[in-house]
Amino acid sequence: MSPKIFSPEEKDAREQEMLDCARDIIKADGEVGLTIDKLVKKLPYSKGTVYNHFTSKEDILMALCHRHMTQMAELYVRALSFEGTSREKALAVHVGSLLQAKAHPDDFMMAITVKTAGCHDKASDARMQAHQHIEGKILTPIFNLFRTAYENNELTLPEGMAVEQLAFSSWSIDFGTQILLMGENRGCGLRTQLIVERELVNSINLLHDGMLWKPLAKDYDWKASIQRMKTEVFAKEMAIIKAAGIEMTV
Amino acid sequence: MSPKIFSPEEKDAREQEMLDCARDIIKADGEVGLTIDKLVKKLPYSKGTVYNHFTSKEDILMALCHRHMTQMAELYVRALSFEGTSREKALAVHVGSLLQAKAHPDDFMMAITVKTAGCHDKASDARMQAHQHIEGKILTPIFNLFRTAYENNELTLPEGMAVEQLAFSSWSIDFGTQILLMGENRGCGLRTQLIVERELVNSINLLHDGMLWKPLAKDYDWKASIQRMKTEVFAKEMAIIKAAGIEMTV
DNA sequence: ACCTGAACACCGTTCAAGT
DNA sequence: ACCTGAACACCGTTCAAGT
Repeated sequence: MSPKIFSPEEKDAREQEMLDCARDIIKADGEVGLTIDKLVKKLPYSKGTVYNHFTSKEDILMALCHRHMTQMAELYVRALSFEGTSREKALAVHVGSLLQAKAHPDDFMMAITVKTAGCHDKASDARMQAHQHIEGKILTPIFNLFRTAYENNELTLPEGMAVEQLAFSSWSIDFGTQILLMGENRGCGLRTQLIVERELVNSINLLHDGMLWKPLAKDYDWKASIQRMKTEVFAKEMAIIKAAGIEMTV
Repeated sequence: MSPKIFSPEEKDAREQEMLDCARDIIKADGEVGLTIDKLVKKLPYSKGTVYNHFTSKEDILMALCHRHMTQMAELYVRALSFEGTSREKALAVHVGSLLQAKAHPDDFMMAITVKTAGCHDKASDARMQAHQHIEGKILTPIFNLFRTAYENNELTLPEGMAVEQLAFSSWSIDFGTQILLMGENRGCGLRTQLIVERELVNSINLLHDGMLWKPLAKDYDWKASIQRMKTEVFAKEMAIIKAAGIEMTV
């Protein structure tokens, strides 16, 4: 028999097929439930073929995270297209970030895993390069928002700080709030009274007030803005959340 | 032979011995390097005896995390004893948090692992209860600081927010900053110009300014305060950091 | 050139056998 | 009553054998 030769398109299609399967397993059995044996059993390929596409299990997780980040980049562009002040656009980014995490909790957990564990070491170099590229794609439009707001005198830059650092502050409080309140915080004592949607918005409002980003939180109806965001730019995410029956308080 | 019976003190001493050993392995080989086989080989006990003290590997990690949290509680009390305004005390808490993480990076990583993975499910119930207890011990004095500052009109509470929520905002940005910038951020593109010490202080200053916590960042010399904290309340941590040759920029 | 799956090394957990 | 370690189940990775 003449050996079959695959085109790059065929290879990529198969890779996507494998990733789809991995995603399904994680959705069903959680991240720890993802096993190469299980993956291969569900796939019309052998272990060797899977390892021909990915250098390790972590490489698979990285590739899945890569997809997730691409989705986030698209979501943030949508958030920034929200009709409103620069501060409202910034708020929209965080509301979008939260809705995405609510709609796809597994993806959010995966983003943490990839940051935490020794995934960086075990993933292929090509995969890591792709990550840097997509991270830039995510951050650049956000940096631009902060820069424009600064140039228009809508926010104040503390001495010694750059706009990138302001944007990073927002990113930190967003990520920190979601990690601390997402997932299994069932009855963890003092945290029961905290609701992720409310705390995230509160924290972002405080932080942006600290930047003197006009209008200050007390000077505009940000609750109304959020409602408008949900229908005007995040209808897709809201539909998924509603369909999944996830509670929402904001 | 008459079977040996151990007193609770002996049992606890042995448990601490096991935890010390686990801590050493993690310090040497990282968190993934911790193996029951390795642990038992280094210990004068068998696998069965280890499993008599801990329900699972995750239970061991939880117990280690428990120790770490106890240390944090003690450190925060020290931070709050810093001579200064309420805002300076709050800043001291975060400076302490950072110095602790710098001095004991493994402990910090472990705190994340425990929050991320399915540790909650596999740890024993007793262990989980102990966690709630120690978490309360950590947070209560911090809540009190915020409450006192509020009662003294040193900070402004946005309408609809409680002091606990303000404290939680600070916790979130602290945790988020450290996760995003600690560990393997080697050359990750846009993050290279970000330094964890600087960003954490900048972010906390912005957030506390948003609370209108007097004195505002621009109205006092917080850099001098930080220097004073290092010598007056965090000498121990600074010594460890210096001894380990870890770079510090603040 | 590419795929296959048996084989390997390793790891967490258990439990029948000991004392 | 408590300890022991062989045995088990499982999992990521490799690679000689195939086509």
